[in-house]
Amino acid sequence: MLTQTATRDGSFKQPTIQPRRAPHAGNAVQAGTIELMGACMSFPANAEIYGENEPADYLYKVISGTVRTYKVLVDGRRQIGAFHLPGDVFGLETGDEHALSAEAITDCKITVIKRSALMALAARDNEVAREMWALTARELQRVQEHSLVLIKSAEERVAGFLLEMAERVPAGGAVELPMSRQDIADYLGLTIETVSRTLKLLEDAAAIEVAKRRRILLRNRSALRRLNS
Amino acid sequence: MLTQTATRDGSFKQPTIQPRRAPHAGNAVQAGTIELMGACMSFPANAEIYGENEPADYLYKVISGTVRTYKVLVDGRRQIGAFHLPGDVFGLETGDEHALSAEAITDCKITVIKRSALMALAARDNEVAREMWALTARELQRVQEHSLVLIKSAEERVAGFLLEMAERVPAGGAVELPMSRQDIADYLGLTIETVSRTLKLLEDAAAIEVAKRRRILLRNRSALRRLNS
DNA sequence: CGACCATTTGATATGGATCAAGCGATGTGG
DNA sequence: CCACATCGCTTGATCCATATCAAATGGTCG
Repeated sequence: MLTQTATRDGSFKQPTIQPRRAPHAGNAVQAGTIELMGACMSFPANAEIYGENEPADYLYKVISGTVRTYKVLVDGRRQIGAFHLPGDVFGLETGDEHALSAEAITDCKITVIKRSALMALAARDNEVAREMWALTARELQRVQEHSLVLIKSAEERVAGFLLEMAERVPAGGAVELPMSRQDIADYLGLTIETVSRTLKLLEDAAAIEVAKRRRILLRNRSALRRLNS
Repeated sequence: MLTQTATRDGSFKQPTIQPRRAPHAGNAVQAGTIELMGACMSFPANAEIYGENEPADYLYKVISGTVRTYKVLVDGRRQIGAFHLPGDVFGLETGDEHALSAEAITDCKITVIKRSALMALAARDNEVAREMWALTARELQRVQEHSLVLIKSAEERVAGFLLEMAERVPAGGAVELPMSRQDIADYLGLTIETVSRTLKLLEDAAAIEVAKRRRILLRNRSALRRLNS
């Protein structure tokens, strides 16, 4: 899992071990223990972090950059399960193997902690155990929420996605998307063409403005919320 | 949550408290603690067990019957998140409120345990804490698996559903479905018409046989598995 | 038996996929 | 600094899987 394999586009880059960093100003969860125990690693964009069915020996926390976790069917269809932003913990499993694969979307710094060490700690300190459980439960809730996309239209899916990203990256009226249209499509169960067209629809409806391709301004959040159904 | 409210079809039935039952031969998880501590209750078919956003003061284990958990959008679209069969635990949350609603599909006997009691126990006994975490993680994995339906065709969804049910209700070559076509449709993100037509398709392909409406015989599992993609 | 409700079956409509160019950034080598 | 290739994205035309609308059927229960 920590040894690097070939990436999606065929490139082959080695992650570099970094000296421990001071705790940063992440936006998400306060999983303090993980940050303290882990070693910080760097992954270049598109590097594989771990693969589905590999032994889940480590737990990960994003320091900087963005990570996608996903599954692929035999014929190549890909479903992205989550985007992980700075502060997010991922790779949490109780089984021996990872249920999804993980890749860096952008260059990433990630704190890595050995599962066995954390489990040993959790066995003694039930505050740690509780924290692990809380992280898992929060992730469960997120996935349950996401599974509503099944019954939503393309417009509702895209509107919901923008709102989700907007509140995870609190940056005023604009959302800076770290991921490609293909990633968005695979997260929402759409094609890139439909994502593109839907963004234009929302723009024509004055709900958003596509400033740069990866930079979206939310002009009318209540309209988006209405669409989010 | 334990007080009964009107059900979907307008009927209004009161669950009856039952004397404690001896542990039964459930098929799923061995969450022993729950069974020991809980009181057994009966719910008639279509009774609400709890609603979304109600305080999550209790945890539930199915003794007999089948339960659905679901979310509904404002306009009435419904997404079923899971079917819970005998032995399954549901209503597990770390937050204060339930993320989904729960209803009995058939008449049910369900063991109910007070969250506060379980939490107190978990704080002392980290074997219990571990068990709670394991249940949550298993549920997370199930939902992640289910979210692949997003990228599957109707045929793949229905084939996958039948295989899933078949291995959860180990009853030889046949699957006895406790839920309606509408429930199946809302679980798979399809319409009842598409579910019905797809079953016929699978029957014409000699993969299954629809013996009675609710009784499906799996004639060719490998064909189904191939379809499951 | 008769009414009702769940399910199936049929006809048609449509949202999003697919196929196929265009286009505009970004980077490369001359 | 500019042709030129590349890549990610957009735009357009057409197709198709599934939804929708509408009956027909059949099983269940009073």
